[in-house]
Amino acid sequence: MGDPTKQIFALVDVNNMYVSCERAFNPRLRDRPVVVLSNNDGCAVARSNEVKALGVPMGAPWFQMRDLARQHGIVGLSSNYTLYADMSNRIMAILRTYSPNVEVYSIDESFLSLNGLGGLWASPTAMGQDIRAKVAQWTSLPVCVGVGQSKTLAKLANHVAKKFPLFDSVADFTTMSDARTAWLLQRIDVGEVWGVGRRIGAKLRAMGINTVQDLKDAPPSTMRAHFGVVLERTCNELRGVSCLELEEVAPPRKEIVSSRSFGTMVMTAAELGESLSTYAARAGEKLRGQHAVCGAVHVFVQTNRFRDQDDQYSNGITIPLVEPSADNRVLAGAALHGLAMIYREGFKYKKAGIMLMDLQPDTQRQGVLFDAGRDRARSVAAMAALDALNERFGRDTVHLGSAGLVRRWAMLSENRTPRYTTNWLELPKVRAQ
DNA sequence: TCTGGGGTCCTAGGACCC
DNA sequence: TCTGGGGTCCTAGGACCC
Repeated sequence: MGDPTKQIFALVDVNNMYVSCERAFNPRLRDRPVVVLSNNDGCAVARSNEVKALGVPMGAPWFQMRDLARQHGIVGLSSNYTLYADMSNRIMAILRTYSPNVEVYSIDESFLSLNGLGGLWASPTAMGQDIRAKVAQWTSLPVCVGVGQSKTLAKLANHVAKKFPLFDSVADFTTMSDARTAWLLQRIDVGEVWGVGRRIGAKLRAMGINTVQDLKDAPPSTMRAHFGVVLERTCNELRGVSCLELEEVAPPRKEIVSSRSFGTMVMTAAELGESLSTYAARAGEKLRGQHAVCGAVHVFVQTNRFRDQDDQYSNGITIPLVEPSADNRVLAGAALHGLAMIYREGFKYKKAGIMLMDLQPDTQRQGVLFDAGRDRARSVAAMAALDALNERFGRDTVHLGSAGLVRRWAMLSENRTPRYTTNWLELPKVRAQ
């Protein structure tokens, strides 16, 4: 599978993930055009190929495609994220049997490192086809596989696998001739490249860079001058220079958001406050899940920006916490405090949310609080407990108590004097496990 | 009537310090 | 006449991703 000194990445991605999950459990949806809708059945968050072919863009509001839906029998489904997460976990488990190095990039995408796996398969394509067959057999979900010398190229290969039927859902740049690669890259719009969005795409086209091949041929230094280090890196990745590493362990979140659009307009601070308390609880759960506390809570409210006939208002405020916390009551309290400061009467609110910011690892005051003991055995045991904690955390654990207790304790435990404090705030902090 | 939710990184500019 | 310069931290905004 190629030179072992070179990097090889695969990107495995579920086709129309949410639609495919629904179809897996309801076969009658298989020959029908299907969209999965966002919260409140607002807009399309997933489209089947038939729906895409009808020109329905991602995020299209459901109410705007009502006519189209009637004409073509489009089925609109409310989303079921619990189901999708479960299916995602099943697929990721399968992928881990193919490579020890997997990065779960999103609910429907994973990068695999194929470094050193060359001996196991006739070719990356053979492996890709095997993945497809196994995932289909075990989950009945369709996936595409792209293989390349960088993550950006693997993403692009995945696009090729999807769009060019000739490839039968698996495309591999690492074994492709330069001529054939160039032929393909000249036929793919530059906007398909990972990291090239609407704005940068437009700017690139204005510079005469229209295809992926054009971007690959552009000098990285020029790209850096015009767009910054990110596009320079993208350009290098397209050239087969791997700049982005596999991130196997998901780094902890740096902020946690919880927000929703309301199904109907909300007018009162009381109603907004109720929603915000719910969001605070949900965000707090995630926060504690990563053993973190947050130092500030951001609250925001918005009216419906699509309603020109309504007065518009949008505001947000960040409330610092006196002490970092992950306590739902503290988070909700800060959110409500912020709400009181930004709430304006008379507006029809459409959306509200909170963002937990300044996330820090949860640290707990690590001390030992107990009676120093009336007998020798208990004092020796207590000292041993302190030693064990010091060993475990690699730092001083401090006894919380009075000078008198410590003296007595020292006497009973062979004159060893523990470090002690009478103020728990002076106890050293250790990171939650 | 009805228009998603949750993230990251980079950059520029201001404040502040020495 | 002539008015520094470098480093760091913070924030807001822009761009991207799924």
